[in-house]
Amino acid sequence: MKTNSAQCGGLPAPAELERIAQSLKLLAHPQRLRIVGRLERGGAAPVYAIMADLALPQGALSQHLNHMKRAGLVQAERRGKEVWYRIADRRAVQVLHCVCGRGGKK
Amino acid sequence: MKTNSAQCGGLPAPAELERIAQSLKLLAHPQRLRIVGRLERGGAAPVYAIMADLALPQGALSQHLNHMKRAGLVQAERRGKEVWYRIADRRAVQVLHCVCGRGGKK
DNA sequence: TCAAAATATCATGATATCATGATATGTCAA
DNA sequence: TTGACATATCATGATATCATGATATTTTGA
Repeated sequence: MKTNSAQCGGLPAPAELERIAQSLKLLAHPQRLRIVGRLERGGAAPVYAIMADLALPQGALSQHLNHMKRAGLVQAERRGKEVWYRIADRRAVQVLHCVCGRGGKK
Repeated sequence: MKTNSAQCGGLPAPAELERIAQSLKLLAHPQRLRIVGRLERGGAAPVYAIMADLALPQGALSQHLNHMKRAGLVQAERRGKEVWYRIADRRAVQVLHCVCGRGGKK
């Protein structure tokens, strides 16, 4: 039995809650939401494709992806000169959906 | 027909996306997540009750609530000396659930 | 080995967020 | 009208995030 249920009222323990908030913070950014949308809809993609689709500056995009990778939201795989990114944590997509309309039960 | 579908790939228009990201940013904070959890589980409550349950300093709690109110996540109603808060946007709860475990379809 | 393509990292200044303690406001009862 | 209770607001310094432009790294083909 988790003894922290009383203190946290059914929510995860403080340390975990901190991690969750951190991931959520990464999603709380317009461009990063668009990146998640792009990766969901088009599947995995190399950076230059995302860059073209979303019209983001290369350095900025790379940093966004890096942050999301560190948090485990996306996953990277090198293929030759390219690096392909994909969604690694479904919760990213779920949050996007329930916050952008479809996905809410009302 | 929304002509921004092409540019935004099914996501809301930039201005709206900005607002959504802003709301998400408010949820991306451990104490505010706990506040949402408290209001969900216990229903509406006066500030002093939330303060006691979550052991948050009065000023800080008041500011958290104020920010969330401005964003439309919660709603306030004065009853005598007290001000009762309640969830105003179900998406807050949905995000909490899908990010904290229960609520995701896997 | 060199050049170019694709991506990553760094440095920096601007802005936003945070926690804290102090003070102000509003409401009710005496 | 005064006092106390409940809540809100303010001021401030510390820290985090952001966008930008410059530079570095990795990989492949010539």
